[in-house]
Amino acid sequence: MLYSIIETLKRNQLSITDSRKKILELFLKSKGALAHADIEHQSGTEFDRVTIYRTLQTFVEKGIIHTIPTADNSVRYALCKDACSEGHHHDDHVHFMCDDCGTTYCLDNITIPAVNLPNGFTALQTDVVVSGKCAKCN
Amino acid sequence: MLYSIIETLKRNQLSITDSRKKILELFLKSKGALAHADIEHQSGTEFDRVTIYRTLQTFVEKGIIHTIPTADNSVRYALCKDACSEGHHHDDHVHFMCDDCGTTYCLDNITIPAVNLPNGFTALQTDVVVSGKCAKCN
DNA sequence: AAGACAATGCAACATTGTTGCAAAATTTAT
DNA sequence: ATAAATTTTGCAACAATGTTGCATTGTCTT
Repeated sequence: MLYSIIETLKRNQLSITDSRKKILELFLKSKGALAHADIEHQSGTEFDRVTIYRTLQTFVEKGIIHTIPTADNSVRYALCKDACSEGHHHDDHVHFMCDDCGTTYCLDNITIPAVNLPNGFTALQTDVVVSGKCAKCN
Repeated sequence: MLYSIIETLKRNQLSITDSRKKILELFLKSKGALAHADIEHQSGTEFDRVTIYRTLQTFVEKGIIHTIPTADNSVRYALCKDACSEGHHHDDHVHFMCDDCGTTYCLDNITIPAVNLPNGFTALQTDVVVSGKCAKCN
């Protein structure tokens, strides 16, 4: 896994630093999405809060992770699929947030149904956030 | 309009106060959704920040307004249709956010397409946020 | 190994949101 | 209409979240 972490960073022309390795590792280990606070807690006092903010920002810019719009307007991040690249995210999949355990899933296999817009409106991106109970909590 | 404002407050068993009248008026005048900051600016120094927070909270609880999940995770509010009642929101419509002018629209007439979930997942609510260009900016 | 460059940590600050409590306003009862 | 009961407001204080500048440290290039 360490190999793929370093590979990912190199592929995105990012220098290999402790914080980037650690944060990327957290994403690879986590099944669901992570909030800034999750990362701050899971990495202990190892890194400065500001470093985490900047690392997340960098990862989003590079297309390594993407933000997830949530019903409660908390900011969460999840790993992008390979299709994402710098400045252009392809996160056209459904996000599911469990009301019980709070886990956020990226349902990669479910494509977003087309939405008919009124005349004059053009869509660039469509986000679908479903909330309810996940398989574990049901 | 003043009449309907007071009517709305009374119908929801809320006492008639200056801040509630003013904030409800702002929503009725506005075509799109409003963020806390919008309300703070548009009402000048008339009300305390805390009062605005509490008023918005009360309006959400009463089903007068609902929150909108946005791609940039900023909190916005919009008037509910009549179908909304205390503790139970029926905001099952598509939200559109214009990348140019920033206006957020509730597309009341467009219903949310059903989403197929994996086995074991049950949906309680589905939010759809489309971003792109609105009719004015196109 | 040294210089160029980029990332980090720290401090300071801005924004956003929450809570307790006394003062003021609204509603209810007289 | 007035007084009592109840709500709401404003203030202060605090907590959480996010941003910026800059010196120090670490990484990369040659």
